[in-house]
Amino acid sequence: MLGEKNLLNFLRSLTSFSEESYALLQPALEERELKKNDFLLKEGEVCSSLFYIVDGYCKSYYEIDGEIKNTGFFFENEIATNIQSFGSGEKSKFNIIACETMTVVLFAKEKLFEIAKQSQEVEALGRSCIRLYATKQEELLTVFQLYSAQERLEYLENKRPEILKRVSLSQVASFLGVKRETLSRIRRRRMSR
Amino acid sequence: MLGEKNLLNFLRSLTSFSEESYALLQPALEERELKKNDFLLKEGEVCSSLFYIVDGYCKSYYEIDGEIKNTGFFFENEIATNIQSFGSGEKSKFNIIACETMTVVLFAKEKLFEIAKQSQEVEALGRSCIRLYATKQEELLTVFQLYSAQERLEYLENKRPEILKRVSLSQVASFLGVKRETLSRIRRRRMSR
DNA sequence: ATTAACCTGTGACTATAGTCACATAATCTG
DNA sequence: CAGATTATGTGACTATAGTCACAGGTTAAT
Repeated sequence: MLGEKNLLNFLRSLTSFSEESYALLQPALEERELKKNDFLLKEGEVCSSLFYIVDGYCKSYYEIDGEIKNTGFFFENEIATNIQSFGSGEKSKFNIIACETMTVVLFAKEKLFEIAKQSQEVEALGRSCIRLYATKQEELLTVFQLYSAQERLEYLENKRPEILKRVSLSQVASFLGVKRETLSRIRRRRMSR
Repeated sequence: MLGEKNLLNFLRSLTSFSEESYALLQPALEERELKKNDFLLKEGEVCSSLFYIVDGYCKSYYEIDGEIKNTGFFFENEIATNIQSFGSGEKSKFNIIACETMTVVLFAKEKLFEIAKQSQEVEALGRSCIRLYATKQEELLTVFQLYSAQERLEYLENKRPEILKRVSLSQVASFLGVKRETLSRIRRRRMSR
């Protein structure tokens, strides 16, 4: 499989994970190619997969009164999903869409749960995924609760430089919760200092 | 124990939970009284407990350049903790402090983990707690990513009315990320419509 | 009951961000 | 490569939020 080596390394970065567990996991996995603007998840659907990203990137967003508000970007070697919908079986409130051609490895929920019942390691992996996701979301929440637009940009520069390298200014502005004109002016102010 | 009935009901609202599991859980539990301004958790400490709130309420906050920024309020029949620190063993970046006299039931991490190894139900409870917490944090994140100050106030009115009933305007303002003067003016604007 | 501490509302001014309009630059597509 | 589309930068103006100052109200403690 294309992303095999990376995927095993990624899983091992979360929790101890043996070759045997990896073999056990195979039936839950499926490699998939996506074109730009293909949906990984649509609002109103139930999220029944985790997507491990082998290549390309995607974003999560809400559409409110016709306006698109980005809420996250997901790159190579990360998991994209909606944990709330995945965990609870409720409908997703947001979309996830490919921003480029992508290669992903899909973890099918039902099969994953079956395997977790048989394997302590796969079960622990699930918990680690949730905890990792919750930690990231919590960090992002404090960024929005505590920081101004300019400080939020600085957070991206320091902690998520990948976003600024690969995502257009207007898309980043939507993510940071400011208008693109404002973000452009913040950058200008910072240049002149 | 004072909060016994409520606690069992609370646990059962998360996951199926038998009397036997509850008995098994007892050694991890400790009831504790707190006075106003007692700390449940201090910045720099590792969070080694979950606090189930029997009576009273508390808040989580950061102190940045001498200014206090509230990030959450926790009331009766809820769990207060820092999942990130509790899960990872890292130092907490924020404080949790009693806003009134409180009665809490403390879940000791080490003992809880021991018991979880022996009991499927206790283990499932742990996962439910994390998922519930992650879901709440994610919802709050979207409120801050998507909504204006006025819309954030409306979110509190609709989804978290308890906060507005029991917490002072200036404390709520700090939580919503606006100055108390601004929140006062938003309220006035809304009154006159 | 009286002082002190805290909370709330409001005016006047400043600072920051949004809106609208337009010019130019970069990228995509046939 | 040419036209179309998308992205960015900027000016002028408006709207929203922050700052500072102060007054009156509420609450708590001795």
